[in-house]
Amino acid sequence: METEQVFKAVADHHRRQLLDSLAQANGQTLTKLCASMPMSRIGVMKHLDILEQAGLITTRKVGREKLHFLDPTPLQNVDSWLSGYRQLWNERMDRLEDLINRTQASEQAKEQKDAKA
Amino acid sequence: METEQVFKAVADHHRRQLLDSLAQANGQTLTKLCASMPMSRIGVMKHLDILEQAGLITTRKVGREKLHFLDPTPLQNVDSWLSGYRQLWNERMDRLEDLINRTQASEQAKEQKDAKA
DNA sequence: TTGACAAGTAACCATTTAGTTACGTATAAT
DNA sequence: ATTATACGTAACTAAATGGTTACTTGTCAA
Repeated sequence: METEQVFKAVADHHRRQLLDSLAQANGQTLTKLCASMPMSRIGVMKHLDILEQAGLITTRKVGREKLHFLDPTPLQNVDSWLSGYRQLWNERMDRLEDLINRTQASEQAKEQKDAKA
Repeated sequence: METEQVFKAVADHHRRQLLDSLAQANGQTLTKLCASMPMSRIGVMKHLDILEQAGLITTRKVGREKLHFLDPTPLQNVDSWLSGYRQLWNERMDRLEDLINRTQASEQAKEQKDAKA
């Protein structure tokens, strides 16, 4: 039930950008975060709210400013869903490599045959 | 630019469910996929369209039915974005373990002191 | 060849999303 | 004490999302 929130939160590239920004400089204030965003302060606030609801950031108010801190742990939900598919695309990659190898082998055989003729 | 589509596609749990279903039995027909979905056939079709746009499934029409095949490779975009954060939560985990160890150590010290007294 | 089955298209609807402007409140600085 | 700064709330909008029903088209089977 919370997993869905995390997926949704992370589905928007503006929100990913906010997380990335915090990953580089944690504890940024709202106006600082706004600086790199192509929208109004209120727009950014709403995105931050969604990230907080998903548990991806925590906040602390100090004086008149609000600090934002990254918490990457809920991303483990995404990661664990993904892990099943990592296996799949590795298998695909293996089959592809295999195909390439066999193709090369048959081409080499053809070259040798051509050289002989 | 395509990455966003993949994130969006995967953000919906019904669509993840469809992918999971194909991961278990690849090449399913539309009506087969509908069976496990709590919505009309048209609803499922729309979800499948979105998955196809994101490159997560491919389709082949044979006779009067349409077969659906999983292609997990676009999920690598999600995975590679995530990889930066895996590092972060591992560091967090390390710090937590460290804290636990130190707490246990100090408790043991206290126990020994109590035993002596 | 007629009927059943699988899929596609069109039009519609309710809700959510992603943003805005305008105004209000609390804290810091002059 | 006043002003500027940082944030919050409310109300509104346009567009996207997630779903529906009704009808059509194509294909297999009796």
